[in-house]
Amino acid sequence: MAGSVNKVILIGNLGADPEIRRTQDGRPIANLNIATSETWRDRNSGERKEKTEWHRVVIFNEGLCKVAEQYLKKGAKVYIEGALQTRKWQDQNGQDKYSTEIVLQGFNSTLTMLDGRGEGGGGGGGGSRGGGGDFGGGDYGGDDYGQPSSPPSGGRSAGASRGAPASSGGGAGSNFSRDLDDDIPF
Amino acid sequence: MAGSVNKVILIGNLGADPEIRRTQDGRPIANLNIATSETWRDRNSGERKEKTEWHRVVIFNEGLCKVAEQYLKKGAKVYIEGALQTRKWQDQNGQDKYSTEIVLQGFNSTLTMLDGRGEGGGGGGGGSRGGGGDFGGGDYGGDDYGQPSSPPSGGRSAGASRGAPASSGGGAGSNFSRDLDDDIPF
Amino acid sequence: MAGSVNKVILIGNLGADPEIRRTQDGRPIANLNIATSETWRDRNSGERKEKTEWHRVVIFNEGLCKVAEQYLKKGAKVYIEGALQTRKWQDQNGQDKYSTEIVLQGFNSTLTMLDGRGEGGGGGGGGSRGGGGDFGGGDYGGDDYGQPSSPPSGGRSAGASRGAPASSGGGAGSNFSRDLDDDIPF
Amino acid sequence: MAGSVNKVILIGNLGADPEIRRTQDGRPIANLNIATSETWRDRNSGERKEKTEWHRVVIFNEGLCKVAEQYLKKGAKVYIEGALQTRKWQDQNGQDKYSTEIVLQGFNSTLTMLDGRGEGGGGGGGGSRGGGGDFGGGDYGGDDYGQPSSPPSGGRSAGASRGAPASSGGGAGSNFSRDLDDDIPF
DNA sequence: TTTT
DNA sequence: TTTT
Repeated sequence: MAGSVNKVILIGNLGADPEIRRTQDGRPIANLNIATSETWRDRNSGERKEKTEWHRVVIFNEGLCKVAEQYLKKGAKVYIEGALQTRKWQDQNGQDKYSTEIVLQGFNSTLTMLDGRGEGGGGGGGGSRGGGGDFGGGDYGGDDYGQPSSPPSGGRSAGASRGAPASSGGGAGSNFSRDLDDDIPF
Repeated sequence: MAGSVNKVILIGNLGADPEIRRTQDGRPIANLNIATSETWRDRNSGERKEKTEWHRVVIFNEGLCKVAEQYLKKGAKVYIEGALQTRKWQDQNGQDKYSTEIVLQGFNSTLTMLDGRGEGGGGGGGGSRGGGGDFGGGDYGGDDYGQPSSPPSGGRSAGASRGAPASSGGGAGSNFSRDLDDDIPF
Repeated sequence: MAGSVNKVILIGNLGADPEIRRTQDGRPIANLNIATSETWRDRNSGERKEKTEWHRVVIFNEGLCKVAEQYLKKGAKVYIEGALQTRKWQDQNGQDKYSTEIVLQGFNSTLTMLDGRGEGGGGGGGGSRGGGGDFGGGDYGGDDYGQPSSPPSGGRSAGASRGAPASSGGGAGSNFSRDLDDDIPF
Repeated sequence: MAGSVNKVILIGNLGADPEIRRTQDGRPIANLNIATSETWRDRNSGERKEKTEWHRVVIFNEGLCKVAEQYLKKGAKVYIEGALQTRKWQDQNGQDKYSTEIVLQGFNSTLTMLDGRGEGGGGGGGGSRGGGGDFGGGDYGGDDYGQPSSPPSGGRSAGASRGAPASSGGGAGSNFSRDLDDDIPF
């Protein structure tokens, strides 16, 4: 309804390399399995406990799919911003099943790498100290509000207001014209 | 793993009155069904489209359960902050099923009413113009920051200190000592 | 740097009507003053306390500026998602001043109206029960992914589930290959 | 007011070691300067641009202060969740000044380290690659609800899934008894 | 002042 | 300055 918000924010690690599929007309879809966990000390026993939660993430955004394909690997730590979606499907026995996924698509979707591993491909050594992937996107198409043309008003210093948060969603027009083929379970 | 975040933020409307159950030892659990929806104009047909997503919310936090029980009704608009959790269960045929829910429990859980309907019980008329429920919680234990006035100091008494960003989660010790009975599926 | 996030989420009320200005080349900029407040009970005195925080919001996104201009009024309750930005300026005495604002611009910016007042101008009557502004965007261009999920059970109450992540950011046509029709309000 | 939300989420790096002060009655207050930055390619020139934003973070939560003191160093990458607060003060010339800060205090405040440097104290070498600090807080006291979900498939990669919503705010009563001395500007 |  |  008017005025609704559906937002998921995760920071976690990939349990496996991303899986990339393509629709019949060539658009990529990436799937990630992301683990988050919490630890706490049991109030009674005093034991340290841990609980891991697994999240299935589906990326329809073309730019973010590329990021996933090129930079993310099993174990990578990522920041994800997407929306919840539950879809219904039938298993081989015709049983109804429901899967809830975090969908990255269109606006307010973000994927940011939080460790340096993906950057060099291999080691993440040396320079990647405390690093993090920078997938500036390019899919932003940001645009200058402010510069070259016209600073909005008085104060705001030059360069004070352009840009985009890393792999912010959106972008490649195609994301939005999904029209997914029937055979794609999503 | 260390450094993980699992957060869901929803603004939506209840599809039905809250369901309240109790554990064997008397702690309440509330279930909400919340609808979020998005509308957009189809790029090809130009038609206005809408898609509604339903979210199952489970509240273990005792204070928030009370809020749900007392103030929330079918149709109420709420702001929810919780965490994703998928649990496995068996249906009557012994088939494995999975349900993904938004859990409000402990810290970083919030439930805030965004319309005034709950306030007067019935109509939401009159004074509730643009209103919103204020469920100060009781569980916050917030307190003066700023003024040197009144130091709450000592320890935070169970449920005795209420506060702020509405029904913020956590607080009343009991929330955290879950030790849920075995027979509670969640 | 790579892997950074700068996000502000507010739900609050406008302290005054939006101020709309224009850059020299005609792009709009809207300023909002939004109040959030928290209430709590003092632990010692038992008094009810309240603290209000005022937030200056600057909207560069053209579509969201229109929303602000057309629908928002003093007192309106909104959901805002933007980024923090501190800018430096000089007052008339040449003194350096700093202002921190929540900037809505580009991706991951959202503005959603949470009450119905703006809709009809006056009463918020009729269908807007518990409503909220629907600035569905049109700039989303989202579109069918999978099939619509259906009400988990009881079914969706009237009015309980229409709307959208509303005026999700973006905007400046080009970013998203919006191709917005002129007659599309957002 | 009823139904308001004031939330800031940052992922960024510390520009300097944390500064820890104490109130007269011994409670700690930590200050962090956190940089977030965004990069983008200029639409006209095609140049790569970057803009860094600095955020002042104030931690009143006692547990999180300890985390800051013990684990955070200049350069550390952190996840922060807090609330905006603007305070007024006078400079030495009696000029009114305003500072907007992100306050971590009470509920819905979180501080999580996202790189491994703090863990070993020094180098962040060896196993902490891609790690993240685990400041489980102890103040969570959450606990077993249901059974742990298990890896959806391939299984969880080593190191990929340990951790916690970490130092979630709240908890230790003392956090809330601020009682700030007069001479503390905040 | 960080980080890339 | 809002809202309750």
